[in-house]
Parts: sequence; structure tokens; C-alpha cells
Amino acid sequence: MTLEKTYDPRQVEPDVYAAWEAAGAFVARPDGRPREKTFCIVIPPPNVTGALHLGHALNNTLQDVLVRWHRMRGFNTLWQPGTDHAGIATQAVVEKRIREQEGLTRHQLGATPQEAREELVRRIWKWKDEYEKRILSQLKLMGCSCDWSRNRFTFDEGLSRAVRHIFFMLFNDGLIFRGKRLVNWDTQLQTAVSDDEVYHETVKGHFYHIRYPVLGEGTKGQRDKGTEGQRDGGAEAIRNAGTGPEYVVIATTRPETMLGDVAVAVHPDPEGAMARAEDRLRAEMTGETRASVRAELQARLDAIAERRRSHLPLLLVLRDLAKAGRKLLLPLVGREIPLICDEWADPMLGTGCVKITPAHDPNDYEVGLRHPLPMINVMTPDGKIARIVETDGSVNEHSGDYEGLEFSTTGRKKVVADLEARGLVEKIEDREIDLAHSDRSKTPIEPFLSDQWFVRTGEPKPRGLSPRESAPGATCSETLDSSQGTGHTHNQPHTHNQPHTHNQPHTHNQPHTHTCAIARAEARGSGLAQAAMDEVIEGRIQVFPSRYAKSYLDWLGEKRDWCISRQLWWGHRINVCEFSIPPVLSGDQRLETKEQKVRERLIHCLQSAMPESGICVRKTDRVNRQGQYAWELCTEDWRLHRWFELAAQVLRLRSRPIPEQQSSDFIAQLKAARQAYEKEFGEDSVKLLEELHPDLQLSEADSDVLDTWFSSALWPFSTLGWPDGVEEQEPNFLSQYYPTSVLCTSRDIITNWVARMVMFGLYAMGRKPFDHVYIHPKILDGRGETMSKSKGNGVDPVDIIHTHGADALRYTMADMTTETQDIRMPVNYVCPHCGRLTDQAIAIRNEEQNRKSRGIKLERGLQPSDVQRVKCSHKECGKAFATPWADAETKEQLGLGRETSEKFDIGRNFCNKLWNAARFAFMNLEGTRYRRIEPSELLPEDRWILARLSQTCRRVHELLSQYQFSATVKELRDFFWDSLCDWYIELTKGRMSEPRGFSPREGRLDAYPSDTTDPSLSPEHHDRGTFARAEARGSGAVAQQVLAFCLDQTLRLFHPIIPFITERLWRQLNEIVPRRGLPGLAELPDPGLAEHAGEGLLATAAFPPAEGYPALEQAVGGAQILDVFAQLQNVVRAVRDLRAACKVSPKDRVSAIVVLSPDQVESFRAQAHVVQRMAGVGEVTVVPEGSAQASRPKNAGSLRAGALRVYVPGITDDAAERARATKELVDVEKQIAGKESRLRNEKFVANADPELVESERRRLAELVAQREALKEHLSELG
RNA sequence: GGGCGAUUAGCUCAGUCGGUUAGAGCACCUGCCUUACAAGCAGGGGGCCGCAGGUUCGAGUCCUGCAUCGCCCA
Repeated sequence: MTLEKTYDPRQVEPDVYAAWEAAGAFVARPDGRPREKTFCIVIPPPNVTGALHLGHALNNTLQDVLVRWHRMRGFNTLWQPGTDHAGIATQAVVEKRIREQEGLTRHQLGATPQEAREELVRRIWKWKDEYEKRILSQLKLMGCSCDWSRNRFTFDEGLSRAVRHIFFMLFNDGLIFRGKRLVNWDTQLQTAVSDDEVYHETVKGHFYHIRYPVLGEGTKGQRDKGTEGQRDGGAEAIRNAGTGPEYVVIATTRPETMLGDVAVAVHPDPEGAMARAEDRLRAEMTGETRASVRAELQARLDAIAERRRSHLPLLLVLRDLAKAGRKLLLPLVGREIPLICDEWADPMLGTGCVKITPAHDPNDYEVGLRHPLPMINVMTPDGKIARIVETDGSVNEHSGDYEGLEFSTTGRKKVVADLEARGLVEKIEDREIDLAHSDRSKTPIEPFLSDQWFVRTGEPKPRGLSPRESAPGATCSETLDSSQGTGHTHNQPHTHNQPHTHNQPHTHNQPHTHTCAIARAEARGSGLAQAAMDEVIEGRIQVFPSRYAKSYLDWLGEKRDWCISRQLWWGHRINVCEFSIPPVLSGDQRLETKEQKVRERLIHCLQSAMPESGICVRKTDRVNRQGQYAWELCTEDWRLHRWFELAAQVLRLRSRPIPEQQSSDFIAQLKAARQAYEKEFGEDSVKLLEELHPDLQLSEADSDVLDTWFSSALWPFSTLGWPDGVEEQEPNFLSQYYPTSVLCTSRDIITNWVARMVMFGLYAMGRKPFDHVYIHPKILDGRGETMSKSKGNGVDPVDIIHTHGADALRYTMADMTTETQDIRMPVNYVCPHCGRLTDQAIAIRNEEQNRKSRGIKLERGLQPSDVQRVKCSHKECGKAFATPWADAETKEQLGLGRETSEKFDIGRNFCNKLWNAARFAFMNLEGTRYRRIEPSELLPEDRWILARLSQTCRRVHELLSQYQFSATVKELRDFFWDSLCDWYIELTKGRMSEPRGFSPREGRLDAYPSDTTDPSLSPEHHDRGTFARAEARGSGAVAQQVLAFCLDQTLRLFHPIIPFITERLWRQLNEIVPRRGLPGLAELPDPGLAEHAGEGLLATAAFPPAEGYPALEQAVGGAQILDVFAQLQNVVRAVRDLRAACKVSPKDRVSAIVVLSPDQVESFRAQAHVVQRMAGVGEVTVVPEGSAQASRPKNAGSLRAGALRVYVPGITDDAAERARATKELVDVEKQIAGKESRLRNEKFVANADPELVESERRRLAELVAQREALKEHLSELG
């Protein structure tokens, strides 16, 4: 089997991957191996929105390097794969496609809302199947060694069960609550989106100055609703205002939100605020020397002074009015609102007064909480003006004028027009506005007050609710938060833990034990967030690079409650329903008792229907029209909503008036409802249902789903089988692999994901989810922008695999992964006409200029996806072609220019080098023996390469342990390319081919038994001044054995980075040299003996040891041989330099005279063949200094390498030699000057490390000698 | 506004404890189809280490300020 001259990954990769899979090389099995010998990574699940790009390629390459490395080290290794359902992102993509292709909204997908929802979800599943397949295939093409038999999806049944289970636990522990919050609302998708799904853009807008009339004293509570006078500003009110201002002018960029205003704020101490601002500026001024900065500071001071004159008097008056409790009349809606003092009103901005709209602005929301103010929502979920409900529950009668108008467009127009008509608009200025947009729908975000679910992270769970203490069976906790409204204030709920009296079977006893972490946090009076912080602070979780720990801690330190609800259809449905206790009981003396009785019956009935499930019930602070409190009911059973639906039907029928109940129609209906119920929930349960109070109101409270991060926060244990897996006999997947070893991810999800995994890991498992967090760089395009699908600058790794191969992709990725930098990856288009590359960044810049010159205005720069056609940048070609973002027609017409990057040439070139080095080795290794080699048989180059190898093994372990991927690659490359190829293999060529023209395949070894011990054959025996024949008998065999060993080790060391090519070459090496190693010095397991499953595969072979080969190193003279060889290399380089400078043809042999101290003469003779072979020298004469031969012959070039002097006779190009030597002299003199000045410095001599001073002196002496020699040489050259 | 990071050769980036003449790959120049590899080999040119101060015998490295760029959080 011969190898092709050029490595072709496409011929190799599919077979190799198939072999790994066939051997089950990646399959993990718990075997009880201890933690120190277990390694597990859970993949950060790629979302199924789209295919992977190079960012994922990097992420997964690095994981695979770690995984393969540990697998080869004999760890029980699991790389757990899977994908993420990515709620909003995936739903948005699928909805968009349906809109584009069918012109339908999601609501139009079915006759009923339920059907529409089911249809959308069905279509998203289809999309998921398609993209999951694509993603998994991408990962396999990259060579990822995941255990595919364990592939999971955050929305599959097992993981959904984990989600319901932890939700129930949290709910039961009082850590989940519902409340009104201001959220980022996407009016198109009609859902809340999280902060990280929002981006900001500056747009042109206006600053509207609006007058709000001041009401007179004593008008409090005398609102005369709806008179024209008040709507117009209240002439009467103004008269009543007496001496004060008639209006307060506020400035706003969003006038339509005024409908929801509940106050106007003025700063409590405007004068003080101004004075403080002045003080700050003056402080900056002192010490500032630059005139331009001083001028700017002065200008700002002047502005404040001006503002003092223009605004301060009025602000002081308003402040006093506010303190006196005066009110304003909100125009258009006629609401009376207070003037309040709050520091949010910046006296330096606008008019100094600010309208407060808590339901539609985050800052105002805070003000609203501080004072506290009512919150009036004036927007519908689809972004229209709502019917306005005042705080007393009445509908505002003027709101009809605006209801149904688009909130920020037509609504704004009408509001402004109406205000203008009433003379209440003072002025309108142009202004740039920072506007938040939804990343998912690209539409502006509206702050929106709505009911949401939260996980409490900042407080300990209520005392007495720990699962440890709760009785088995259903628990029933009443949680009644007496604080008004929002739940934001975190008033500790008054909680009673009342273990339910029914002793029901409960198959899922809480499997988790809340061990140390949560307990510690509780003891400190903190909560989930604090526990997660402590893991990092106290070093139980290590972050690499360590600086990223800060963003983790900073974010968790805010301990914000986590909003987990999303108003979507694609996600884990929140398993909570609501009911209220029948009104017949209200007012009853024994209300409490009866409430409890109804509740108990309900729970009993539910438990009969869902015997496998825990049930938790609690009272909320929400009251319905009849004055009943709503109760929330949470189970682990996914059929909860269905139960409510069916049970409610039965109850509804039974609560009908008696005459109706006697009709046959009614009886049939009731029978049908009962049957439907019984079919799903059983006979026993239907009997219990009969006993329920007929007026119990069951409502399906919530159609919300959970935030995707809620399920991905469980990933490290839900994928390992939690919660059911804990009950399996140990060792099981959870016991073997949790906590996992390292999480590899990019820094942008440290907060969203990493922090939440730690919180949930601690909560559910009682232990951290991973030991290490490794944060890798991000891939940026040629313009420094993050790669993303939406920008169109993401490159498909499969494209790179197609052009360069998977190993080239991986090698390059690992090579680029340094500790601190993001990776800049200039992207090119491949011209379909000439095959040359065009830089994407330049093409886009050209297109921008092109559009500008055509008078097209660009608000922002173009993105790659904005560009459909590009011209080849090579003049000879210059033809236009289509980009991957062009439509099909353009692609057809112009030809498609695929994306790639020249960066990957590095990896491709490397693989080709490795391929060819192995090819060369295979041609020379046939018949290699496995025998004990005496150290005396080893030539200097053998010793050197073996010492280098051992050193490399050690360094690779050190570097990989620290996640130093780039340094690892560099270390390995240096060993393989610079040492093994450029020196060792070059040097062995002679030994392999000689002696006497035997071809390697013709049994040379039989002719020259390699186990000879004849001392005359060892190189040391040669004492001739010239060393023309280093290749003694047996030397070739030694070289073979050493080379085979080095190749073996190289392949093992490189395998985690470039698995395909190394696996392929390994197979060949096993055929040609089945037994490798240096007996007694470096033993290797016989590859014929299976080390693992996957017999004979490199993927499961042993990785070279972390400590290298100490015995071998000692035998070859370790550090010393490295020094000796380095000197030798300097001699060779010097001669090569001289040959090149003097234009000596490569074919011409020259001779060399090496002059050195007498004690080194002998040892150098044993190395002289290195100079011969590597510098193209025919004859080397080694002479001691001071001997007759030590003077320079005529026409000889003169060189120095350390303490050695080398003469190369026969250099005839005097001019070239003079130029070369002069340059060398200048260089030497520069160094001498530096050393001399340093050594003249007494402080240096006194303070610096004595060893350093000594080495500087030694080096100076050498340099001076070199200078003298060069001067002499130059003077002789004339 | 707060935090983190970056700025080193034409390009992309290393540079760990402050210590020899600041390195690598790509690109460039010169010479080589040398018994594996031209995707290669040998040699070479190319640096105000962003700017300004400071600490130190000595600063790319430590400190302060500034400028520019990126990211995260508000």
C-alpha cells in the first residue's frame, strides 16, 4: 500500500471516521473508575436554528482535543452530545419562513388556537429534525468524538421530565414566583425577550416639549371627570394655581406614552445637583494642561451657569410645589397626577422635569416603585394603544379616541396632533434616540408591564421548606404575599408548610440531597446566586483564563431574579394551573377550614389521576371579581393542563342550575365528559372528581413556556439521566460523570448559561456541575466583527473541510487559540471563474463606496448578507460573481463564489508535511527490528532527537493542562517539523541509504546484523580528522528504530489535534513496523495487544507519558546533548549563510576547518558528519586552537559560532564575503557596545543576578574575540 | 455611565519571573525540481513593541494618564 504524493483528506476522512464508529471507540460506559481517571465534557448544545459556523468549529475542535487527549490517557471518557431547542430563535425562524412562503401568521395555522399551536409546533419539530441532522453531520465531519448513542435534545422526553422536576422542586421551595414586571416586549412575536436578545440602534427622532397644567391648591379629589375644560388644560385649575406657574413643561421622545403617565418628577435638590456637577468639572480642570480639554470643560461650566439662570428658579418653585403635594392635570386623558421629587429628574437635561410612566419605561418603573405609584398599562400585547383602565378599575372614557392605534406610529401622531390642537406643545426638537430592537424580529422593543414567572436567586428559600424536611407525598404550601402588586419588593412570604394528610404513594422521593453548597449559602442568608458565586470564589470551580471569573461574579452579584417565562409556543410549557375556591364559602365563619377541605379533596383527586407526580398548591395574592384568591397548583406530570381541561368540563356541567341538569341533553353531555376524563385518568379518579365541590373554578392559567436557558441550565445532569438516573445502581452515568470535568464555551454566555448551570447544578445535585470552565476566543471576520448567521459573515466549516480537510481546519483552529485574543479570520470569496481569492472585507468596502457614489445613503455599514454580487479583485479576471447571499437566479447567472479563508492553508500545509514525512519513513522502515540498543550505539543526532521528544511530551502535557492550545501546537510543530524533519530525517538519509547501495527493502539488516557489540563499530571509535563515513554497520538499523519510535510518538501526540491523518498513518505504521520503542529506555505497549475496545486504533492507543521518558533522557545525556546539538546547528547555519552569501552552488562541496579548544576536539569529531551532511561540506578538519593548522588558509571564509571558529577555504567571491563579514562585524560591534555599557554600569553589577553578570562577561569576551577575528579577516580580504 | 480586553514586522498573532540582538506563520526578495514533501528546502530583508510620563541598574513586559478599537453590563 503506497501513499499518494500529496495528502488528500477526502480519500481518508470518511473511512477513518467509519472505523472509529464501527469500533465503538467513542462509546462511554460507567465502570466505577475513580474521579481522577474520569473525564467528561457536555457539549454546549448548538441550537437547531441553523447550521454551525466557524465559531462552533473552534468550540468543538478544542473540546475534541481535550476529549481525545484524555481518552488516550486511559481515562473513562464521555463527550456528551446534543442540541438545544432555542425557543424564541427557532420559532422566529420558522414563523418567518411560513410568513414568506405561505403568507400566514402562526395564528392562522389552525382553526382553533389549540390547533394553530399544535401545527406550528409540528412544523418546528420538522425544522429541528432537519437541522439537527445537519449539525450532527457537521460535527462528525469535523471528527468530533462524541458518544453519539447518547445524543440528547433539550426538548426530548427525558430532558422535559428533568425540566418539570426541577421546576416543581423550585416551586415547592418557594423559589418560583409570578409577578408583574416591566419586560422587553417584542410586539411582533408577542413575547418577552431577555436583555441579551436586544440590540440597540441610534435612530433619528424628536424631543417633544409638552405642557402639563398645574392644578390649584385644594382641588385634590375634586376631579370633574370629562369636562372639556379639564381636557384642554383646565382654565379654572390654572386660576386656582394662584401665583405659581401655570404649566410644567416636560420633554419626551415618546409622547404617546403620556397616556400612562402617573406623575411628573422634579429633582429634590436641583441647586445642589448643579453645584456638585460644577465641583466635579472644576476638579477635573485643576491639573489639566491641554488647552482643548480645558476649553471643553470651561464650556460645560458655562452651560451650567447659564442653566442656573434659565432653569433653576423655576425648578426650585416646582420642587416646593411637589413638596406641598400639588398635582398636575394630565392632558388628553384628564388624569390627576402628582408632582413628585425624585433624583431621576436630571436638572441638567431637557426642562429638568420628567414625566413618569412606570408601565412603559424601565427608569420610570424604578421611580414608580420608590414612591410608590400606580402602573397604568396603555399598550396591548400586539403594540396597539389599549383601553385604559384607571387605578380605581374604571375605564378611562377618553381612551376610546386612541384605542387600537399603533402605539408608536399612528398613536403618537394623534397624541401630538391633539396636544398641538390644545396649544400644549411648546416645541419639537430633532434628536438622536437610542432605540432597543429585538434581535429575533428586528422590530423595536416596547417596555411592557406583564405577568411573568421568575426564579428567585437572591434570597434563601423560606425556612422550613427544604425538601429534606418535607414529608413524602404531596406538599401543600400556602403562599400569600400581602405586598401590593408586583412581587418586586420580595417581601418574605408568610408561609406555612403543611404536609398533606393524604398519604399517597410517591414514587419519586426527592432524589437530590442538598449538600454543602446550598446549605452554606442558606446559612449566610443568601440564595442560589450566592452559592454559585462561592463555588468560584472559594476555588471549587476554576475559570480559564481567570479574568473571566470577574464577569461571572459581577453578574451573579446583582442577584436579579431570573424571568423564566416566554410567551411562545415552542418550549417547555409551564406546569402550573390556577383555581379558585367556590364563592359559596366566602364570608363563612369557618372559611379557613372549608377552604382547606376543598383543597384537600382537589389534591386527593389529582393524586389519584397522577399517582407518579408530586403536587404543590399555594395561595397567591391575586383576587378575582368575586373577591376570591387565586390558587396555583404545580405538578411534575405533563398532563396537568389536560387534567384541568377535562375536570373543568365536568365541573362546569355539574354547576348548572338544577332544572337544566334534568334534561336528557345535559345527562348525555355529562356522561361524555366523565368518560373522556375516565379514559385518561382512570376510574378511581373520576369517583374522586365527583366529590369535588361543583363550583370550584379551574382555569388553565398559563400558556407560557419556559426560557430556553432554563432547560440548558440542567444540561450537565439532565443529559446524564437526572432525575431518574440517580436511582439506578451505581456506577451509573450520573455517579460516574457528574460533576463533569470542563465546560468549554465562549464568553458571551458566561452569564446566561454558565452561571445558571452552576446555580441549578448546586440546587438539584448538591454539587457543582463542572471543575473547570474554559472560555475560548471568539471568531471575528476580517473587519473585526463577530461571526453570525444574521450578518451573513459566518462560514460553514464544511466548506473549509471541502477545500482544506478537517484536520487542516482543526490544526488551524487550535493554532489560533491563544489565551487573550479574539481570532480574526479574514474571509475570502473563491472566484468561480479564475479560482483566485477576493477579500470579503475589501469587497464590502468597495460596495459601500459604490453605493455612496451612486447617491445611496447608508445609515450603517453594509453586512456581507447585503451584498449579492462581487467583482473578482484580480485584474486579469475582474469578472463578477454571486455571493452565497445572492438569489438563485444571480447565482445561476454569475456563478457562485464560495467562502473560505487562506488561514487554513497553514493546516493543510502541515498535514501534507506530516503525510510526506511518514511516506519517507515508510519507504525506509521496512524490516525495522525491535531490540535493545546500547546508549553507546546512538549517534549525537539520535540522542538529540530522543531528548527533544521526551522534552516535548512533558511540555505538551503542561500546556494542554492549562488549555494553552496554540502553544501546544507550536511545541509539537517545532518538534516535528524543525527538529524531526529538518534535522533528524535529513541526517538519517545517509544512514538509511548506505551502506553499499542496498535498498532498504532488500534485507540490509540481515546482511549487517544490528545486534553487533563490536566497539570498533561505534562512532566514538573513529579518530580520524575527517569523518567521511559516519555510517558504521548497524547505524542504519539504529536510525530506523529511532525514527519509527519518533514517528509513533509524533502520531500519538498529534492525534487529538489532527485525528484523521494520524489515524490513517498509524494503520500503515502498524503494518510496516508492528513493534516499536526502545527496550529498556522507552517501552511501548505492543500495538498488537488491544489497549481498549477499538483494537489497533490510534484513537484508543496510549498517549505519551506526562513526564516524558526520564530513563531515556538520562541515557542520552539529556540537557547536555541539547546544548551540544544547538552549537552544531549554529556551525551548520553559519556555513550555509556563508555559502548563500558567496553564491556557492548547492551542488559544490566545500571543505571546512573547525578550530576549537583542545579538550573539545575529540568529541567534535564524533559530530562532524552532521556538519558535512547538513551544510554540504565534503571534508571537515577538526584542529585544536594554537596548532599549526589553526590559522586561516588563503581565500577562506571565516565564521564564528560560539567558541568555535570555522574556516571555509576556496571562497572566491571576495566582494560578497567582504560584505557578509562587514555586516557581521557591525552586528557584533553593536552587541559589544550594549554589553560594555551594561557592564560599566556599577549598579547593574551590584544589583543584577550574579549569574547574569557572569554570563554577560563571558558573552562579551566571545564577542570581542569574534570582532578581532572578523577585523583580521576583513583586512586580509583587502 | 461601569467593567473587561486589545494596540508588537505588510497581514494574522506569540512573547509565562522585568534580563542575550523582540519571535512564528503568511506575504516579500535571492538561490535550489537535493534519492518524502515546490502545499517543499536553504538563505535574506523588514519593528519608535499605539502615544506621553513614572518605577527600576535594566521595561514590549510593572504603574499612571491619553488615544483608538472590540466585547460585556447598565
